[in-house]
Amino acid sequence: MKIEEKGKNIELSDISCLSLKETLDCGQAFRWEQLEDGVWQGMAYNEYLKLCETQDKIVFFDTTKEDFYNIWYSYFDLDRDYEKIVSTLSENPVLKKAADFGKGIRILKQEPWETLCSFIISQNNNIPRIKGIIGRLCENFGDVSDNGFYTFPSAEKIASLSIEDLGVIRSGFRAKYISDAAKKIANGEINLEALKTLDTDTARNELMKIYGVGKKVADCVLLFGLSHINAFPQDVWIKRAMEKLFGGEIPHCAKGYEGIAQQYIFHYAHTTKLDI
DNA sequence: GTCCAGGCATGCA
DNA sequence: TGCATGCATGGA
Repeated sequence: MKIEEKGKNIELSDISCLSLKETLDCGQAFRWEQLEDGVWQGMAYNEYLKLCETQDKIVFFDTTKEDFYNIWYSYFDLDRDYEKIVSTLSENPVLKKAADFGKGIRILKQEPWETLCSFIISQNNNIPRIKGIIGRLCENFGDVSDNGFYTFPSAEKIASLSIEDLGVIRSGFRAKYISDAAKKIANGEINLEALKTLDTDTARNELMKIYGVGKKVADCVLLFGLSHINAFPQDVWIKRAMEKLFGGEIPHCAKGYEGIAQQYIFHYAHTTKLDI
């Protein structure tokens, strides 16, 4: 991959295994919007970003080298060799099919609190409505930036609200879970940053101390927010796919990369509906 | 109207 | 331990 500074932009070329469409719209992040064909805007770590994808390059608009390496290089998981991982996963023919189907997917390294809050909202919910609830959460309780884009509200801000206050986001029964999570993060009872370096099982148990966080939500937070690439969230689609495609067991070649395999399988199953 | 959505807590055996 | 049920909301 080539990284060049061109004017006020950063340009990537010779890219392998990265499609904005597949990465930003595959159900791991909920705040990226497509403005026009190939052009996306969003925010992470309180930094607004607009970027564009063409056949052979990706342009990060108005981005300094400093911001690129401080935030986006890691956010888009650019230091990981996906070619190599895909070739390992391809030892299993079904996994190869799923990986080829979603070869542009990368696992985003999202902000831990935003990931936790988002996947609490995701439970027993569908993706369009998850996006709606998170959008209202940001518009009502985040700060507006100069682009008119709202930040994701901090755990401290959410912790200061009552369940009734959260009514405007129309999250239903999940409001009490969001509130409990915010309080445990804000008062330091759970330190999300510290969970990055714990082993996956211990970190999962910590997350599950939060009211409304079970194994699946915890695994999503581990995978998408805490760099535990071996976490394997099992939602309804993964369970269906595991039964139908793999006879219930994840192939051995996915060892250590379960989370990446999971995302290929999820995208394949969710998109094709497994011909149900 | 019924069913379902990137589940979880609760009660009961 | 495992299994059934209720849960808010909105689109299909």
